[in-house]
Amino acid sequence: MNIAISNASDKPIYQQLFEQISAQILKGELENGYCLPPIRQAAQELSISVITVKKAWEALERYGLIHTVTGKGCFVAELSADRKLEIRNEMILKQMLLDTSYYKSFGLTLDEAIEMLKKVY
Amino acid sequence: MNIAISNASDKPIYQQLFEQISAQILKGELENGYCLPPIRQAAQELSISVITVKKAWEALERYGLIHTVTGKGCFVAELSADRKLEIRNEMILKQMLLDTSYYKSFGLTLDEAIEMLKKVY
DNA sequence: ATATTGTGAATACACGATATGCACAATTTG
DNA sequence: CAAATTGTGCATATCGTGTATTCACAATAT
Repeated sequence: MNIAISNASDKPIYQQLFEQISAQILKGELENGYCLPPIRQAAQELSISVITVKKAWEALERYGLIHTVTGKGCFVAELSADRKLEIRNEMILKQMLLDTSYYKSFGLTLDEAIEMLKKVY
Repeated sequence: MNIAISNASDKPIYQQLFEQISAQILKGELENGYCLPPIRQAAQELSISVITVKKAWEALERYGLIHTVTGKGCFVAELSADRKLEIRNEMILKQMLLDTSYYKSFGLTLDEAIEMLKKVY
């Protein structure tokens, strides 16, 4: 597990965990079928609670990124590259919808948004 | 005051207030020197607490959008159109920096981001 | 059988957001 | 000057979320 948890972040720990793991899965850094570490072990390694790990794993499962088997462990789902791309874009689009509503509230136009995007990217 | 507060929103009330008022000021919908309603009255109209209004007003003051005088009230600052545009862009860029870090964590390229932006805008 | 792993419930604590009430300071108004 | 208005500050309380700890249970592997 290559995870960086920050207590300084404004995002809750389980959210950070979810985002980082899901990105790793969708980028193919974690292979299909890969067995995630047991929640107790992950919790200990990251110095966080089991519940927090569980919450992140649940979110991963809701998106179909992993499947869990009691007594065995949690495994990265068998997903095609195309399907992974779909899920990635769904996630990003969903977030972008929220982000742009903020921009729009200031009367920012699409062209202005693109200009700014180029500047910060 | 034309404000819509939603308890369903994930954003805290004072944040919603701040965003809406600042957008109105920066878009020129509230003229320079305009006197905002007394915090007690605003609180009553919106059915929220005085503290919550205060918190939003404080944020507005930190950005130089209003100035407060004890005993008199809170007034929209005297800002040129150029300065307003500057502040608006500062605010949006600041947020966009956070937003794009999320996109980048999925390996999204600038071109892909622009394409998606066009789709959702 | 025993160990491992996930699940679930109970309890507790911290923090932020929010609400209420009261007292104080500065300004305006009569 | 006195009263009303307005912003400020503090104390207290409530509520929800995030987090941690612990224990018991279920399913699987050895």
